[in-house]
Amino acid sequence: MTVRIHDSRQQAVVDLRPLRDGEVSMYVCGPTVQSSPHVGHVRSAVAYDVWRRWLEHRGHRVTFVRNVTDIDDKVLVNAVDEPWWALAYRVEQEFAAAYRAVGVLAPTYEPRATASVPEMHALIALLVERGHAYPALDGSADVYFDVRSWERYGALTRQSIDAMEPAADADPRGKRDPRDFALWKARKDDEPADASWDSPWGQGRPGWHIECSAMARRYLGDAFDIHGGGLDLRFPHHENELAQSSAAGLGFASVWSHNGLVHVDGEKMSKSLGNSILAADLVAAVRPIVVRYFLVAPHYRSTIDLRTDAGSLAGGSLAEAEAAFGRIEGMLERAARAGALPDAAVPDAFAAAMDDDLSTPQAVAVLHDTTRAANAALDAGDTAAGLARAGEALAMLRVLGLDPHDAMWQSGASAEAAALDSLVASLLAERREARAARDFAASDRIRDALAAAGILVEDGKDTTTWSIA
RNA sequence: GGUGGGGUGGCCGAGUGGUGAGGCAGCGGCCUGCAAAGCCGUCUACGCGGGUUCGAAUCCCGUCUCCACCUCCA
Repeated sequence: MTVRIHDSRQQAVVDLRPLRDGEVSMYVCGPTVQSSPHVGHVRSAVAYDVWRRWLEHRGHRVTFVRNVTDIDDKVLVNAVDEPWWALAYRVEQEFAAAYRAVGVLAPTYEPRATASVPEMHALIALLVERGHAYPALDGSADVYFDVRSWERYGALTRQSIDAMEPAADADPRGKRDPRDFALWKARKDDEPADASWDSPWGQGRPGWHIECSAMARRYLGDAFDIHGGGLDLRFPHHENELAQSSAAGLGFASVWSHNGLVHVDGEKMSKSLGNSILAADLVAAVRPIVVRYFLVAPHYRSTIDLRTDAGSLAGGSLAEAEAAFGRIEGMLERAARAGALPDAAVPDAFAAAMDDDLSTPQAVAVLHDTTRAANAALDAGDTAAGLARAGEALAMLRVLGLDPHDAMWQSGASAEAAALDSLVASLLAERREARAARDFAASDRIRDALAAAGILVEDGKDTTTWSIA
């Protein structure tokens, strides 16, 4: 079956028709490394990570590029106590850690903007040559894209130039039209010398949009399959990318995909509201795999509202996610105690949902149905059926990047864990003897003591399990 | 003003014409020494007003309302 994907340009879900059979090329806009990653960044990365995993599951070889914008106005502004490149690298590592924490696979290529300046120059020169870009009229080294010269400008977001709100506070400088955007920005006197590069138009640095066009071309070719990014990048960033690449004569992206944003308690996250949830705080509040489950369960194009419990991340949405995902994990553990989980294919209903524009809500519903079926079979003593269902659940979890036993979730077995394991085991042995002797007072005393230490004891039919609550 | 996306049960979150996905929470039951977990059952829906249809959350008209983006130096 064909994978279907929503294309923002056509405003429709379309069949994905890769340019080369068996291969899919994806370019996803990565972060501007100016400040720490927040939940919105992580959400976007997870969304395209799931896309990538599903496409690979469907047999495509995926070339996945996610850039790092390491030179930008905000990078320069935020670098107060350190060189701009030190800030950029430090933040880039924070992003890498955040992505890794929630199981986002490393991209095939992860280019930094500063490493592709010559490619940007080539693209800008091509645009100037074709009459779609011009050096600033004020004699600075700025180079602008001429939006009036490109009749299809606004195609991605269906806006006409004349209907666009005039940018009242925009400094027109040497622009022909206030809506023209910078491809190359002249170095300003107060900017560090090492933040500028020579160019045919003078010293300066890249405009925001040109980097992505240049890097996508460099790593994926003049035309590629999917361009992804956050919904907030649709305009102006992606509109401008589309305009400049098309005007340069490149095929560029076949499909434009945008993931929804994350709100907190019903409000947009923003620095002025002071409600930004940093990735680091998120994975400190709940287990990273639960964060991923929370981000994967809703559809990737819908807004996710992260509800806190009076500001506490451990309550609200994430607590619900913990409960829901914990049930699946509990089933897997229970099944594993009953026998080895067979390798299984994902159920057809799951595959159909994923094929349909990555409908993870329905796919996750299949996962829950399967979990219930596995538990029911195990309750009924039908171990074979229970293990079969558990195997299917595991197959689904693997595709979603949610296999609890995957090495990426292991924080590393510690000496403390081993010591705890041994202590609890000996207490449970004592309790087992007390129960056998029907000394329930002693038995409950042990269970209560463990509970006071945050350890939940659960008696199964033949076995007793424990977990840290 | 322009462009786009929403308003579904206590909460979250799917669903574009036909016996009300899924999750969280609640209630009842089974199981259990008691629990917990699990299973079974169960209560709350489709912003509002019209219309089309045998039948609408789903289509049409109107209306209210929320949100995002509208050029980087915000």
